[in-house]
Amino acid sequence: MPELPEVETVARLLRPRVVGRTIVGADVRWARSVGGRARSFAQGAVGARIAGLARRAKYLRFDLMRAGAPAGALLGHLRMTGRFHVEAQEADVGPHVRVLLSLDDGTTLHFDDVRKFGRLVFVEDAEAALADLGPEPLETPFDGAWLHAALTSRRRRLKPLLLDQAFVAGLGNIYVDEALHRAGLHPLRPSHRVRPEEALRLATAVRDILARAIAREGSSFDTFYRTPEGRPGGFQDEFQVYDRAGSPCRTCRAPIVRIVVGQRGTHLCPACQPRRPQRVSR
DNA sequence: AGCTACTCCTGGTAGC
DNA sequence: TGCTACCAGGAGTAGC
Repeated sequence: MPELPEVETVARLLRPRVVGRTIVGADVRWARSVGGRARSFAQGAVGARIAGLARRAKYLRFDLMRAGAPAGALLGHLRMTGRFHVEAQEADVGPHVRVLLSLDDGTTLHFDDVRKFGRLVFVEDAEAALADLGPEPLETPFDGAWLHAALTSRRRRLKPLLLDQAFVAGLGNIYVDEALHRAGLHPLRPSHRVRPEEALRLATAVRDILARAIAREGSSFDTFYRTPEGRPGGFQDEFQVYDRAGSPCRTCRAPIVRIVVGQRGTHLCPACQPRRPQRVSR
């Protein structure tokens, strides 16, 4: 599941290969991957120059220009199994490639997506398309004080709230489980009962884990996900709870437990993450 | 407001 | 070995 660190890794590796290039052709092999209308996608993309590539939440935003003027954007979302990679024109096209964009230097940008959940769509106004996203967890105003105020203004369980992209942008199943464990918070804790020091622990955990994962080029959770260079990320070696059900907690040795929260597999240490806050002594 | 269920998809794998 | 059934899940949507 590509989350913020994986998408950031993709953006960094892809940027030098596509920025400044002009799209000279589009080959849509699965219409739903571009939003369902292959022709309008091609009209938006072909002839435009890629002026920049940014990450926002789990989206890749390819900003387009025509004749020196802004001309919309391509928004990419990898969802479960999406991958972007740039290949030589004559390179073989894999069986799961959904969209091909030919670039003016003779290379081709491949959007590959086994499960077809990912998207690469053309939008006239990227700002509007991304307007409902919450703040980036590695940028202001996200910190302990902001998080405490935001958590206590809602009445939701911590895990679904942290997965809500309108609340905080970029977290997914893996990093939420890891951050809650690091902060010692149970995924079912009601958000409005989180205390300031717990919110600070959680904000710090989120930022530290994301920064560490970016440094390791993300996580490779299964055989699907690779960076655009084909490398696996390295952060999965540092998972404390994700996909470790039955294994001992690396902190306290208690067995990691898997529960289901909002139809999502959720991993936690029952000893390190009690459902009710520990009484504070002194 | 917040919850659950459902949809989209297919490779991997558990169970027989 | 070969088959089937089920599982993983991000985001959007519907219904309560």
